[in-house]
Amino acid sequence: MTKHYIEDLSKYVGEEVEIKGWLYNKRSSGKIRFVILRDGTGLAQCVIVKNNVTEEVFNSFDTLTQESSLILKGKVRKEDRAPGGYEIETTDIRIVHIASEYPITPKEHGIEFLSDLRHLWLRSAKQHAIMRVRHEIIRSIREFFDNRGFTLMDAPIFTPAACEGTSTLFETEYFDLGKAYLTQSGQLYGEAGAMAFGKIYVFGPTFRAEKSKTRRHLTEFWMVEPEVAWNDLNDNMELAEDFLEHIVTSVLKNRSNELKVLERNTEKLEKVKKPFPRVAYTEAVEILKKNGVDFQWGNDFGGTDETIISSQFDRPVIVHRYPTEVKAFYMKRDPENPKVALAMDILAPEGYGEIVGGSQREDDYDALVHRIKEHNLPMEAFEWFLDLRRYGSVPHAGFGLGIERTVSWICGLEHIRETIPFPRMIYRLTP
RNA sequence: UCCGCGAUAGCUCAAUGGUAGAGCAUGCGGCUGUUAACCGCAGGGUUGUAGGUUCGAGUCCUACUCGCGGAGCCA
Repeated sequence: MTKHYIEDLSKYVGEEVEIKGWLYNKRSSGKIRFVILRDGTGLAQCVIVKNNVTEEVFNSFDTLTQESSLILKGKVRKEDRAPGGYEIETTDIRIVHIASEYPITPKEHGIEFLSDLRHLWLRSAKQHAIMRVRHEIIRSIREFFDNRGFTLMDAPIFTPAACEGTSTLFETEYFDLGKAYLTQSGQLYGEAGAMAFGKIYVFGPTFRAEKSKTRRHLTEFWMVEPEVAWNDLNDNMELAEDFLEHIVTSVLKNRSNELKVLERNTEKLEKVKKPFPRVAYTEAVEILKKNGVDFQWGNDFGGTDETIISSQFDRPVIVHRYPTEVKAFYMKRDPENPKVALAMDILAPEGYGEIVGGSQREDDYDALVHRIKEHNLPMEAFEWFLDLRRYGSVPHAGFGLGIERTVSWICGLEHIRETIPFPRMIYRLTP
């Protein structure tokens, strides 16, 4: 027998199907009863009419508790009164397991309660929709790079030193070799990859031990980081533009049902088409001043600053050429103005903040050595990295995209903790 | 680390310093088109912890613990 899934119900109108799933909710009106069945692909309303089934099947309804697992057989029909437009007229129910009293009831719950029950919360419709959008985002990211001849190159998670020297790192003992740190970016390794393969992308988890406690922060989050040999800042911005447009287009095309569940305003996502507006840091500072912010040239933008800048535009905005001081040591200075780096960030619309950070890299040996010293970084740890400038150095550029912030923006969520199956935050390590 | 808010039934929340309640969930009963169904009945409490003020504290005061939001830092 072919396997039937709820997301395919429209293909089976008039046919008998067998759905294996869990009871999401149930309602009764005496001799007609409704089971909302969940199978991982969607929800289906199954109607049980007393005269159409055996007494045993009809009465089994009474024993079913929320999240009990069962195998249900019935005939599919179009039914406007059913959520989703299709309904299963039940002919048989086989109970697999009667669930204990399920803690997540179909009413409101607090965030602490739900977070403690994250392993069960993932079954809820909204969380289910978010995870499916997350998957589509990741799928479309791989598709984008794979179709353009990029090689996937995984970077290590244990690293010997800070890669940017700014953020706080998680530290762990590493046998007889002293301390190891959990990576905060795969970028330096990505640069080695770009020199070997030309075009690569690193895709993996990254870790920040910052004591940030906001709706935009996790201690463990995923980043995708393309790095391309021979690309300059402009090439980098164009790549990022194409990339974001591809992701948003894919979600709109393949996950429209999920966006509907999330009540996402898709009109705003439809506008995410290149070219994106590009403003130099110095122009962005002017925008802030015009909006009454007392902002000093040379500082980095805060969350509220980013929101003001991005609210001027109807699509993601690229801010480029930041002051050298606020950016990482490996970013190349602008030959036309050494006060700024050839860096670029992309700010998502609707106040979702920085989702992309990137730059053209410093490819000159002497300049890079100088920057490492300037930042007080341990030179020994970067000897291998300097080799990339000793043996056939070329201009190159890349960027990093934070997956969870992207999911948060595309889904229109209040908090980043719902964008990853099991969030890790400063005060949460479980479940 | 700093600033602000909060903790009462399994869950979400009420309760002038004076008898701790409601909705949901659970159990029992009713209903042939329900949409977080609805209607009736029932069980369910060391009011976060430790002190203090008071004739009397869920309520006022102090400390602590935990949680939430934000700042800084960052993707």
